[in-house]
Amino acid sequence: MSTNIPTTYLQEKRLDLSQDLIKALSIDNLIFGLDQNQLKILLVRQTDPMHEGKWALPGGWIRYDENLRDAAYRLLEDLTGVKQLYLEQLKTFGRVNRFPNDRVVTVAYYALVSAEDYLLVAGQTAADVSWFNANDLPALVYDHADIIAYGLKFLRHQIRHQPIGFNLLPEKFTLLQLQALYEAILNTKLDKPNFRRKIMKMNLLTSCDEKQQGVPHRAANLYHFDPEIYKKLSESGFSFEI
Amino acid sequence: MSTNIPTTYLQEKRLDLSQDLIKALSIDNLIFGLDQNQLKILLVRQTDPMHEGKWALPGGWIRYDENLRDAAYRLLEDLTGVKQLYLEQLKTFGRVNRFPNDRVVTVAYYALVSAEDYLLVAGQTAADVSWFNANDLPALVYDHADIIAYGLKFLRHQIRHQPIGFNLLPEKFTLLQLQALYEAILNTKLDKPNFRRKIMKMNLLTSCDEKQQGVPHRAANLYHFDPEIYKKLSESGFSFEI
DNA sequence: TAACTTATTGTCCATTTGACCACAAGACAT
DNA sequence: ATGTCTTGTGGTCAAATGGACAATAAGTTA
Repeated sequence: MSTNIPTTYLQEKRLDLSQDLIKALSIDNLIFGLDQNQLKILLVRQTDPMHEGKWALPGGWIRYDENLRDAAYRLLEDLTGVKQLYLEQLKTFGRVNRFPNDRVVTVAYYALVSAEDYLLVAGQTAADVSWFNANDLPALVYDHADIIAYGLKFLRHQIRHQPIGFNLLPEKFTLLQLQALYEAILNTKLDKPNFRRKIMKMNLLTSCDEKQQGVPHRAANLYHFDPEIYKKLSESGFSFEI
Repeated sequence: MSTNIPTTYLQEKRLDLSQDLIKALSIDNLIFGLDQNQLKILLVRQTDPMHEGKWALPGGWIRYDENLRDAAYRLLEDLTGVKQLYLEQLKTFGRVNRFPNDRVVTVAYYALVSAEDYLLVAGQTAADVSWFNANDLPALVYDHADIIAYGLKFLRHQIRHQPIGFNLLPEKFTLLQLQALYEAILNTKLDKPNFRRKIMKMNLLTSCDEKQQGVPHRAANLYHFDPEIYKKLSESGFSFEI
């Protein structure tokens, strides 16, 4: 077995090197965001001269005493400053030659974050980090383009079958924001009154009894998604569908 | 890093030890079968005295030059004789202490196989291998009970949203067989004429222009699932739902 | 031939969906 | 104030769908 693993894989320098790392196994985070109804992906720039100018999903090595999701949270925060989000496992990518000079399998995690979190990113960044439009991505290292392609396909499916779209919006949102989100991700046009009815009939949203602020037209009511209600409903056989 | 990995993890002895193995990473296969409308899971008996009497999902170590799915196929066939099925990745399990004495992350694959394949298993088995009723499982090693629990939850969801149930049936099947499958897995009772209509309207099945044989009543027409049709339909926005 | 089992078709009605209309509520310009 | 613009919100209506259930068809067995 060759052991010349590139020592600059992402921000490895930032890790505590006194700890053992599983060099056969890495984490990569695919973070989706929504900005102006455009689906974005969070990337960090590679510092490795071998990959000059290329970008990568924020990821790195897992520690021996660290659960996978914990590693994902740690790496994401270290690299981008993004925290307090819910990471879910996407898929594990292990094609034999996906990584140069050595066999590395990576576990990809994904999350959807709201526009409000954008601010956090710019502030605490440690590497060169940026949001990219999901259908206008820069050159990427390794098989990260494959991971993103898979993640996009997965997202478009999931968003129709699970109430995860809410995570891309602020805590309180209007029905039109929600509709625009679906239109953006599914690349369709939906009827406003019908969409409204469909969502409301699910009883997943509770009214904040508050209006939108600062809009140059009639202010819409704000709602928020209640995961507890969804939990109860899905236990009794309810199935989310858009 | 400790290196005293148990040398008897499943059928390691059967592997070609001249090849490097990634000892931090393993594969486990969760194979679902259907027998008399009962959902079954394929398990192998542990030979390791440490786990005497316990059963395990058929799995083992990945080779350095082997893609994940290829490893899954190889291990499954070596341990159980089962081959020619479609393995799909389920999830990766990596809890820190899931494996004794060392950190081992496992990539779980799953497949659904038809009753007809049962015969293959008994014949070519190399270890003690058997089908177990999904809700009456023996003691299992490591976190395999967790993997199965996750897989069952996943299966019950998937079967409603993807046309994968067909894989649990023989190539040619009747509509009542399909209905019984859904009733067994989802634990519900469905209306025969309505179920029939719903399935047929999807246009996923093509008639074999053949009748059931040897039944003590009117023979039903046989159908088979056409993955090509499904592929076309889903490209044009069709979404499978039961 | 009758009795029985499952297959298959048909019918009715409540609910849902999709297309579209109309009005309400506020912001803004005049 | 008045009108106009934009988005929010509530309706209508026909078509499609889904669930309950009756009825008939096609075989097997006694």
